[in-house]
Amino acid sequence: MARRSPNFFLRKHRKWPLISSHKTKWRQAFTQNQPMVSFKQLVAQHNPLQPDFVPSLLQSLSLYNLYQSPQAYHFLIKTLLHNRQFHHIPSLLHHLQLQHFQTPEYIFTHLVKFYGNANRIQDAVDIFYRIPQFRCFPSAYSLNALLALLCRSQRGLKLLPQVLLNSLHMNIRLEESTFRLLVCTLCRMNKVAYAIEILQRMLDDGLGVNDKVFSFVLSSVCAEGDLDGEDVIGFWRGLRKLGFSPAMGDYDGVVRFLVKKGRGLDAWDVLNQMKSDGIKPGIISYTMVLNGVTAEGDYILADELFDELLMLGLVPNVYTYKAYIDALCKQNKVEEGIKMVACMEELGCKPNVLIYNTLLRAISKAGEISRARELVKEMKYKGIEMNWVSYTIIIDGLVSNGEILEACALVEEVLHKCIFIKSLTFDEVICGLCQRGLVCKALELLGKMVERSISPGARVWEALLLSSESRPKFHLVNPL
DNA sequence: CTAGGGTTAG
Repeated sequence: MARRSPNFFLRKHRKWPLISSHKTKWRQAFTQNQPMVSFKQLVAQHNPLQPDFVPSLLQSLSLYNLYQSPQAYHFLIKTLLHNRQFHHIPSLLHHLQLQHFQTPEYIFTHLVKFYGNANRIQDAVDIFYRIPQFRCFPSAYSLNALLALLCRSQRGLKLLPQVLLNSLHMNIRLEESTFRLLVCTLCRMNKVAYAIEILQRMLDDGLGVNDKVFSFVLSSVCAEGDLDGEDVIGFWRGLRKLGFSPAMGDYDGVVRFLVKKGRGLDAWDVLNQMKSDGIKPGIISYTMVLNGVTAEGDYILADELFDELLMLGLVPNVYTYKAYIDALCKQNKVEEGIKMVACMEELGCKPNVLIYNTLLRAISKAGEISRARELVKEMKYKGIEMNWVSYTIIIDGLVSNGEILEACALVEEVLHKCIFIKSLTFDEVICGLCQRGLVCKALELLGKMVERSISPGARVWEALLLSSESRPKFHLVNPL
């Protein structure tokens, strides 16, 4: 949806009017910098370990007549911070406090951030409260710096309410950036309801909450793995009531979350909202919902959705076909699924191994071994490599249909190709061989298995012992 | 007008 005005981007990229020539600015900076440069050189000669360190720094300030220069103080503070001379800071600040110029706020934001990184939370809070004593009006800049560090630790979070309350007394106007910080912290702490409350406050205070903030909050909520589906649906409804106009990515984010949580029908609901909001869902939206409703067993709906996406002129991709074929197979419509493969090829979409595995699974379940063989041939013909899932499905199918030698041949193929399959599949084949009295073959396979450090399960030993009892010439030693 | 976004099973 084109919610942005056409000049949105123009504004962003428009060049600033060249009112002040930066030549003048540069010259000013240069003339100011002359004493600063000498001052900095002098400071570098001071030893921070001397007891008169700070007095001598102050002396150099007066030497270069830099008492009135915030930059000089900022430099001194930075020097102390970088040398981790925290104990010298209070006396320097005391001196700064006695000056008459307005102290720029960035000195305090810097201090707050540095204290935060040194894990001196209380120092950071203290200096923040003292800002007005330096003839400086704190704004959202220093507040955000402090809040950001408070939000980082459990200890900091405890101080947060008090800081917020005091910042109101300090006449700091809370801005969108501040709220965003708080809302995101709350989301991280799974306090979704509080996050909505804050968003509500923002709107009540006449702050425009832009959709980007909503969107950001929503995506952090959806990224929260252990949140309940119910919570997210509630949150989503809450946001919409607050006037959020989601973009396609927002709908898709919620859909993805709901599908992951096994709530395909709720995801379908969101898809419908999307349509009624005038946003055309993309192929990915449909594919996710298709997977979701299939997982919930609503195959009729799955059929409808597939028709619908075609009617909308969306082009299904291999993921979409996979989802649809899955739905067909779950309804035991394997032949229709196979027809779909021809269909997709006609439309220029190549089937992959996942598509064939879906079909093979359904066919094996139905016990149609010869049909499975045909599909394997088809795969080979089309150059689609079988992976471990394909082999597992086929081997299982062969074993349960009594085609034990063919299964054994496939296991050998797997070993030859160095494809990893689960040891359970080996076990099954070895047991099958034993049951048929093919103990030699079973032992041979067991040997290959052990050779590759794949450990057989207990049932393998049982089956081998059982058959060796009837043929005592085998002397079995458990190599483990 | 459309692409975009970015997914898959034992």
